[in-house]
Amino acid sequence: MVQKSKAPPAKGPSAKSAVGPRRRGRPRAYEPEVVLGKALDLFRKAGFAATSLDDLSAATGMNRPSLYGAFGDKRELYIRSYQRYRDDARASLVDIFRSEQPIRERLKRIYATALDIYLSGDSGPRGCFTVMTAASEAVSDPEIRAMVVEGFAELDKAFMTCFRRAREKGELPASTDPVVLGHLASASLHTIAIRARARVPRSELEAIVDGAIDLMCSAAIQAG
Amino acid sequence: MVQKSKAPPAKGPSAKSAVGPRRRGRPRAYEPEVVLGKALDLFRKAGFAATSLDDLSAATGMNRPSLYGAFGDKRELYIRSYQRYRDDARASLVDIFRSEQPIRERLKRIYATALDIYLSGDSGPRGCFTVMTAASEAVSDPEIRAMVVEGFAELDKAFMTCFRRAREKGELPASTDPVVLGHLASASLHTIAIRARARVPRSELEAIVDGAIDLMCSAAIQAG
DNA sequence: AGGATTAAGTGCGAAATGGTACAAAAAAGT
DNA sequence: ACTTTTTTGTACCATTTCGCACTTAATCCT
Repeated sequence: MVQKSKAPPAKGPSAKSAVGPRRRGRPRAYEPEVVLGKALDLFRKAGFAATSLDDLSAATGMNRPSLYGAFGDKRELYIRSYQRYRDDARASLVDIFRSEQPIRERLKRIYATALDIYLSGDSGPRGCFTVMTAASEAVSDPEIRAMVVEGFAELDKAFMTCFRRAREKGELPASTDPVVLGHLASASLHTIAIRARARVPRSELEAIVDGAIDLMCSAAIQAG
Repeated sequence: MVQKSKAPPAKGPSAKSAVGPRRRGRPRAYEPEVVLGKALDLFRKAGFAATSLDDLSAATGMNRPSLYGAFGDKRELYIRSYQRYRDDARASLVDIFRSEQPIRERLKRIYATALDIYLSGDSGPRGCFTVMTAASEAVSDPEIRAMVVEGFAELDKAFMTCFRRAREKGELPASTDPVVLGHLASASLHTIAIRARARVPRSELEAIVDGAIDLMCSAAIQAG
């Protein structure tokens, strides 16, 4: 008894996704990508356990059986949402990581983008999916754990590569350790993700980030 | 219908807490501190929403009404558990923070103690209460949020004081910024808490910590 | 037009959940 | 012994939750 009488099934999805050879049966009344986005919103807001299928059903407009048929059970939908989150995050960061800007500039942009992600949300900042909910589930769910660990490794490596290249280009002294700096850069991301969730104002998070960038980029400038 | 027929009410609690003038009614069959410890265990394992009153009742041996009468509703019990966690953590760290050892040594001990806390647990590492569950609740619960934010501030300040004193004692160069280092030290704590939850092995976490300590303590040693 | 195919929508049900009313039990005071 | 006080233990309730069976609707194919 969640939705009483929805609007008529929304006959024409404005844009068919990749206009395939026209599926055979009744057409979908929703766009899976949009639905996944809504689900992601909810899971980020309240985590796995506190998000009910009714919540998801209400937010997506799909009723539970449809949801179930399209994405499998709650856990599968959660995992799909997490994959979506990681894809989105990767997409918005990869260009910055690969850019040829000075290391300082790159870091600034990366953290600014991260803050955008963490602080967005209608009803309060949503933080980082990995940090806020996935890591909790990771301890008891091997599949989620694998994704989380892989995410850490990917981020560590991306930062590490940044620092290594910066060192090779002479932006950082030869004595700097890219691996250590990479971990520290990840740690800074984690700390602002957590603090963001507790509604620490953006200005304060930016101050933390600025300090960390200063330290990481000029830490061992003695040899510079 | 959670417990069928418990052992007889455990007539003699071995140690009365502070042996008051003997309360008037039926004596308690449990020790509040012990119960709170069990509750804390459960909340750390699964978070707020995924921990049911039945779980708590089963683990503590108290039935739901007693639990309710003694600690209030689920949220209150959660908050009490969190307070307990913070008290415990503070108790095991305060001496190290205040010790007169060299900064390196103090940091090593602090992180080792933190890892003990994060990695303990029968069924997998429990991580940090603040990071794993409290921060999630913080966004929607002002009281929890206040505790979380206060916890951050306390930790930042403790680290900051450490670094400031080390600088004054000449262990660190005058150019070091205790506030920035404090945030970074907190960030390192946060990152290992999260990673611990994903079952990253202790050796790996220790490597991250060692790198961070090296950087923090010798970062700007150019002036040393 | 009629069957095949795919998805949406309704409604049910078993279990779990948070919370409480009420009685039984165990102690102290009189 | 009897009352008072405090806690325990049983039973219950309303609601929520996940999941599924089954019907209805919309499209394609022949």
